[in-house]
Amino acid sequence: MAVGSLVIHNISETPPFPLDDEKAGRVNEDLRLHYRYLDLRRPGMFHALKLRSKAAKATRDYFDEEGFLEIETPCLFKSTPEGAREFLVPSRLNAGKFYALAQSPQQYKQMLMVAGVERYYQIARCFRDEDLRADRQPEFTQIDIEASFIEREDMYALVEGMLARIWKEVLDVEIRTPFPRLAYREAMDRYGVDKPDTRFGLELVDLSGLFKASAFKVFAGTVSSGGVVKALNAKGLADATQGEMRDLENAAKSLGAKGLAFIRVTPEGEWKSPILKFFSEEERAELKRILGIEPGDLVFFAATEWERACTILGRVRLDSAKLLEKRGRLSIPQGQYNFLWVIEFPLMLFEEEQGRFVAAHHPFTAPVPEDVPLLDTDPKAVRGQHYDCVLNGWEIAGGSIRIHQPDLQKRVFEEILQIPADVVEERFGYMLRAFKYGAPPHGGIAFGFDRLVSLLAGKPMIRDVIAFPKTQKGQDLMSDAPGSVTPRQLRDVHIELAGVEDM
RNA sequence: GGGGUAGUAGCUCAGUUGGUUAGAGCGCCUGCCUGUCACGCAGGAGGCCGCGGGUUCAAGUCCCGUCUAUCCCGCCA
Repeated sequence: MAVGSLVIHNISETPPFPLDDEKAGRVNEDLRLHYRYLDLRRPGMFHALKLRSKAAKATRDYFDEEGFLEIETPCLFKSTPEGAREFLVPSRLNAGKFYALAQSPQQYKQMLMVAGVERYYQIARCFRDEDLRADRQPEFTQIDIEASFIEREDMYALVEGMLARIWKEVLDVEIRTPFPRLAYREAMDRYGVDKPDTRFGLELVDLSGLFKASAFKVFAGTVSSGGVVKALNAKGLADATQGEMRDLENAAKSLGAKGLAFIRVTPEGEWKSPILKFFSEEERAELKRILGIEPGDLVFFAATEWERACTILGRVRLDSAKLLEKRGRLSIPQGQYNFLWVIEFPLMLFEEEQGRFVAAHHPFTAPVPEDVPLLDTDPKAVRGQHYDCVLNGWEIAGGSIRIHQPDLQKRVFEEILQIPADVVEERFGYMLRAFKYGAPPHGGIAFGFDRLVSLLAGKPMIRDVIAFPKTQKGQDLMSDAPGSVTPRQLRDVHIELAGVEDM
């Protein structure tokens, strides 16, 4: 090779941190976010952007071939009474009025169904003004899907096809369809969460029957007052350190446990436990049989209301798995993708604080037809036509068949959810009207695209698959957003700041 | 709103029971060498120890407050 001429287009200053993947991966993230344009030069970050682009293209190709239309819906929407806290946008042209940034295109896409679109999808930006987490951003992206004349089975097949297509094109991995299905009740019973990671066992076991009449009052009393006794055998974790046990107990307590009872089985097979003295010989034998207890095991108990007991042990199960992985006694292979559907969710949950029912998914979810009569008599027992798609312990999508009958929707708003009629009219009047014009039965689902890509990329944080993510306080460190505005701008939008310093 | 972790050189970190001029690796600068490629050699610059108080003869180190980032709980129909 011979150089004919050399042009220096620009001279670079020394970058503030190394740009090779190995070193930069350990650099403070706030520094990387300040210089995001440099961070994105790293091969690993560029790879993630490319992967994201490929996933989006595979999605579009798939839905295009399936006859779906990609339709954009407004980001500037109106505030809705239930659901996530919204970002408010003051209206200059309408003094004192506000838009809300759409939490999702939910209501628009249902209107598209009424409009006869029949097959809609969109890779949509959504906004929620809630506190952030490693897997949450204030603005995030959904693959949003809705179709008319569709039932749950159609939706499962459609979505499985989409995921198979994405996995094939992005990773060249064949995933097995159809996905297994798990009822919400069973997911909670066996795994203690509604988004189980089924790549490993350590399943929860119900011992309520065994301890119903036990001499151990704590367990027997819980069962007789309607609670449950559940246990989890963390196989091979008997050598958990004091610190690890304390962490597990604290995790359990944070979920409402009073403590975390356990039995530690020494390598010699001796059972050690503060509660062992309360168990009869028969109970010990049954425990050993049911839980398959062997030397080296560590068994945890939770005795309280069903849901809480499940949740507590569900958390202990995940934490135990991590500890076992650390010891090399449990291995979760990279590249294993356990997709599954969680179905048969309750339609309503009773919200103690508000003293009323709230929608488990959202108020547009249709009840299972045969459960409709229960709406009046026993709302808690009504199952919704709701489905979640779960991958390796992550809820990657959720959706439902919707209510399309105006009278039923009105009933759910006013009678079940106890939203005042005038509020219903103000917020949802247009929907109820729309449904009166021959709304087709319809349903849909929405995927968290950022999470999906992070799982494809094998990255633990969605910030790593978003070009310009925000910090936990919702700031963009590169551009320094949000920032202050001039008094003139505030006047334009009819806003006065109260009690805010440093303007 | 609550709890945990972290903050020392451009970056990653060390810094003992509080004790003299705060160190290392990488990077940077200068020179030398060079078919090099995690080059090598010699030399050098670079520090409000996050910020503000306090204790003390003496604080990077102890105490209080605060800021920032992050993880979690609440929250996320």
